Amino acid sequence: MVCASKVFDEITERDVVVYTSMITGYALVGGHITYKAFEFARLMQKEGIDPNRVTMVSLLQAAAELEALEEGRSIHGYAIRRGIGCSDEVFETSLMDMYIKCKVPTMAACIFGRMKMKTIGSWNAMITGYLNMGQPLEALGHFCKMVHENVFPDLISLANGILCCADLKYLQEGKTIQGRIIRIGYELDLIATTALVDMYSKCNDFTRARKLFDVVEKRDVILYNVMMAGYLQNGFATETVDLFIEMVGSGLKPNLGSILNVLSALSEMKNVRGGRSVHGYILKHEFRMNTEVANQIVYMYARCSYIYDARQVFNGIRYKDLISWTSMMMGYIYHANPEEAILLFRMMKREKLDHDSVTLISLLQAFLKLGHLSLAKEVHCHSYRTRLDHETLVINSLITTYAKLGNLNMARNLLEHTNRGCVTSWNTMIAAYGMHGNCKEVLRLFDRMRSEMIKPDDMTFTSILTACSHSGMVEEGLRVFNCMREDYCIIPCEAHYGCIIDLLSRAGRLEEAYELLKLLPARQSASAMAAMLAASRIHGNTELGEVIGHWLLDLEPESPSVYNLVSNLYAESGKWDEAARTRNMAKMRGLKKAAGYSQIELNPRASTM
DNA sequence: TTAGGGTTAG
Repeated sequence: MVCASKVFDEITERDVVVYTSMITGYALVGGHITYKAFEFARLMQKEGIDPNRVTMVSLLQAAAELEALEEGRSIHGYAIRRGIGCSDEVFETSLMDMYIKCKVPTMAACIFGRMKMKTIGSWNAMITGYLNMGQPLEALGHFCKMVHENVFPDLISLANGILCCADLKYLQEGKTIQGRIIRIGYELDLIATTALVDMYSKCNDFTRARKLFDVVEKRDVILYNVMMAGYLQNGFATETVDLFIEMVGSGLKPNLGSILNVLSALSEMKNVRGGRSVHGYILKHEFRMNTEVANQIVYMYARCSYIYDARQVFNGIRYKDLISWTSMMMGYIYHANPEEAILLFRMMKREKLDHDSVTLISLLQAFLKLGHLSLAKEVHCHSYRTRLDHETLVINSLITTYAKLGNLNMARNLLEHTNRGCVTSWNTMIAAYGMHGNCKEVLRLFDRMRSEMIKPDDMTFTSILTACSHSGMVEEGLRVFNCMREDYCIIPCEAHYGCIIDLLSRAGRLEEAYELLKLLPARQSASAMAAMLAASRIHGNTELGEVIGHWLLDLEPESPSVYNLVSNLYAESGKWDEAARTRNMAKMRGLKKAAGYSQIELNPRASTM
């Protein structure tokens, strides 16, 4: 645009085409600089040159880019007064797009409704408009209406349809649209492929997403970002980072999305070294450190237990948003400083920032850690006032908080009267009864679930099996374990096997537990091994205990509790030298078991809300 | 010289 400006300055007699070229240029550039398009329009007006429809379309595009509603409205008004753009589908589509980007969908819908010739472009503008406003159902509705009216779709509209399905997690419908692309014979371009990769990863068909990604020869940053997000959603943090490294290695410059993805993955992995490198990369490459990026860095440091660094970055954020405050609060809660989290909440309120359900849940966790039942009740009342009391996450968090603070009746009331249709709330209540050792109530609740036709998921079974093993209800536990596969087609995972191994070994059925243990992959059975080791000691089976102890020491050489368990086993059987040797090994490695503590509510501070 | 398509946190 610099060269274009120079040429423009050299022209002495400027006409509408010259001005329009400059305006179009700035409208296409995007970003903040787009405002220059309006400067040229004013200059043009001063010289007494009238804009034509091309000028108007470009100005509308600039207004859309800058989300400048007032400018957009005045262009609309001018067009009506001068009779420009009537029955012109390109102009009307630009007008619709401007209203959509300025978040006035009603005006856009009104213009769209009155359009005599609805072109494929105008349909697409409406569909993407709703998608960008976070209304995928409305967007899909328009897509279906378009198909119903026999408008022949182009690749853009089909890709839009796929994006609707991605946001709604409608796998079957997405596949149907993909089938239509194949039937028509469109060749997938980069953007349509990206939409498909996004749809498949959001619908948990990760293998298919990766296959599509692999066949693309010339990938761009967005395709990489979508694939990285797919890895993240499917729990593959290491692979996300590998893909980021591959992308940078291939010469592509990461953008905001890539940075957010890789930081999120490093937080999952608690990899502070990697996190610091990315932080350094951002500073070194003068990447714009906006609130979004800073929030993710705060979260990364907090997850990696580097709370001081997290606070430093947090303090440096100029425009802190809700996520900045919540991330920092969560950091303090993870790291045993709930008081500071509550203090931050108060500071946030002083800044007149409104909280949402996630902030409220964090606050509940802080009160839970401090054992403040009365303040937790206050949060509950507040959730009524702010209408957050119907959100599943809030309800489940309240159920857990009440249960952990000893008020099981309140917890049960919440389940019965607010969220009876939601499996996660049942799971929370089942886990709560399990926590209190009330296995009979756990099993009764499971029966109720069946009679109310609530389909249990894998978490339901983990909680039930844990409760059974802690209460010694072996037969019941085995019965539930067997019905998982038979009645609900849920294949038991490591967690379930771990529970059953724990259940059997606590009951002294060590041989059966050992047989099951051998079925598990070593890496994922550490907790089951620890349970068996403890049980071997209690039931006096030192021989088996020693075998498992050695496996466990190989598997988790940095865990102080493993050394404790093994040394206690030796001590119990009179092998004092071995016991001392094991303790020494832990000492040499500088491992020390953290002391446990309990807390009771004494004098909660004054109201926080 | 003119319109419509892909990723994004707690």
